[in-house]
Amino acid sequence: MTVEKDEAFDKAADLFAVMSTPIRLRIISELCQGEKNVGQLLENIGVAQPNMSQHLNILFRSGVLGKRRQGAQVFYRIADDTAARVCRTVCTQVAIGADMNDQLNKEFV
Amino acid sequence: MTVEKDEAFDKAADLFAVMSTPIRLRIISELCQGEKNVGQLLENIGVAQPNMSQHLNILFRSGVLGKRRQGAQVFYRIADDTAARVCRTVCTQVAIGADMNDQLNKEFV
DNA sequence: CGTATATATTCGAACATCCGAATATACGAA
DNA sequence: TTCGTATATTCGGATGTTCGAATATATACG
Repeated sequence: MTVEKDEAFDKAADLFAVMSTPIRLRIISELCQGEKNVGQLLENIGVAQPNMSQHLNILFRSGVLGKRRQGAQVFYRIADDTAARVCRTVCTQVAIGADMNDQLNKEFV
Repeated sequence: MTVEKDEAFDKAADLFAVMSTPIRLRIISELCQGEKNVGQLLENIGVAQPNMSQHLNILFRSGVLGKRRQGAQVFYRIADDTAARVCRTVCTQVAIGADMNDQLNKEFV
């Protein structure tokens, strides 16, 4: 019972780590609009190509993204809808002033 | 428009980073049952006391937790319900075999 | 006051992460 | 095969994170 829980925490922590950089969140956000190849992602996200490749690989290995080769190009897509949903939820929640109440709520020591 | 989005990605990435270690997810999980002091958290989570204190401080500074001093003890509680919800969602999703389809979905190159 | 308990802080080492630069591989076209 | 484009990999340094150990602070009690 605690074992499965611990495993869940481990896996969840790994997923959160994957989503802990703005660039990877941008990539996920872009791909929520549909499949894109690396060049298209590079147009919209300000990051060097090898760097992009590394981030894509991290997202792919973690299962968040899938990929498909078509000629010389590689198209990436969302493979884990849960991750994408969580990403979208948190980003919008954070974009809204979800912190206003926290100012009061945080500490009343 | 892209500016606010970028800020949202930055903040969201920070939040994900805060939730990217199993210990901190365990702490959040414990506190979802209600307010607890450090000693109580130490009983249930296998981590050294100074280490616990550091993790609690990270969670506090990020706004996920609030705290309250009562005598010699300090009680922590969830201060950001969104974070707790996201934590719970992902942990349960991950605990269920949310990866079964991924095996097929991931790559068909 | 001094002592005990509860919690926090500091320091350093081990380890991981991110990036830029250089290079490598894969594919299509000629 | 050679060339050009698309993408991936490797390496190094800078930076950050986590932990254990030691120490510091805060509060309650005699």
